[in-house]
Amino acid sequence: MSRPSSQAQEANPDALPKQHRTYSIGELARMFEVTPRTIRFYEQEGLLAPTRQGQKRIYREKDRVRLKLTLRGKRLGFSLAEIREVVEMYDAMPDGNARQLKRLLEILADKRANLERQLEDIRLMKLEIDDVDQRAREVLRQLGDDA
Amino acid sequence: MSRPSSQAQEANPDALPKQHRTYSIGELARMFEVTPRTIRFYEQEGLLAPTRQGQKRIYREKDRVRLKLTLRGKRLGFSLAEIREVVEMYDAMPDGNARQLKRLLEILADKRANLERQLEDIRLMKLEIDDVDQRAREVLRQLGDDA
DNA sequence: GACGAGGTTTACGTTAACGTAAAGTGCTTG
DNA sequence: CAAGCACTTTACGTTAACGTAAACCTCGTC
Repeated sequence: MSRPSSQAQEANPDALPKQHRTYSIGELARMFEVTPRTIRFYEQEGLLAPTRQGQKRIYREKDRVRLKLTLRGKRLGFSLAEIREVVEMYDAMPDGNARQLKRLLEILADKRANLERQLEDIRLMKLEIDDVDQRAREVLRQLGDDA
Repeated sequence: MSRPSSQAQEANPDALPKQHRTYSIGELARMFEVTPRTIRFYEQEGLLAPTRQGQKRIYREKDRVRLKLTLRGKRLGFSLAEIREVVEMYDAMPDGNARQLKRLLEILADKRANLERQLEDIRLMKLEIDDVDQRAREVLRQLGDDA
């Protein structure tokens, strides 16, 4: 248990400013339950751009957030290409020209519409799941009351 | 505008009992904006089971509903395998044994949890879209007031 | 009876999103 | 210094969900 002033980080993640923390690829992989391969692949696809220390990738808060958003997008069925489209424009925003910005607004409106449809889909699917559930329980009841 | 008593169906879909209507593969394809290939593929994957008239596929209401549900599931990111799992159990329900029914209830609970997570994901993603949208509009404003 | 519009089967091609394996680099620890 | 661990690159493999093409049937119609 000797740790005078070494840089052992992973033990207590909340112990430091959190804003200037860095992560290794393995750390991130464990945090989000994906493989390092997946993270490297996302980089190759232009969704992440970690810096290097020698040849090792160094991830900052910004990268972690991006990964989080990417995975969220994936869970909602967006393709990596779609996600990248937004991410790239977001990055280019500060000095983006008006055309690009308007295009970005279009994309955002599009995504929003998409989300609305998903909300409706979820609502409908819940109703049907309820229905199937009901029927299943009824059949179970008639098979004997030890449900 | 001659239509004495012929069987011209597609023109006015709501004109007949609707319950005993049948559909060709092309009709369904147009209704849902998919290709016939997709519909055949779903059959091959055990998601549809149309009857035949000669060698042509005949789809009934039941099949149409299934296709609708399948596509909805897809929009929510479920794989065809997952969708089939529910569909098959639903079909086997009337005479399904207790183990199967309980398994079905498990799957349903699982799907429900999945939907809940998606709801949360959508909520969060909407917030971020709003955020990006805001920023984009601000930058646009500063570039000149002709947004 | 040629033909065009729909349908059919068979089969190979394609894309996205990684998995997996091989071979090498660099630290630190017994 | 050998071993082990975490990381790296390169490259080929895999799966799901269709697309696409070819070659055939079967109507109603001109």
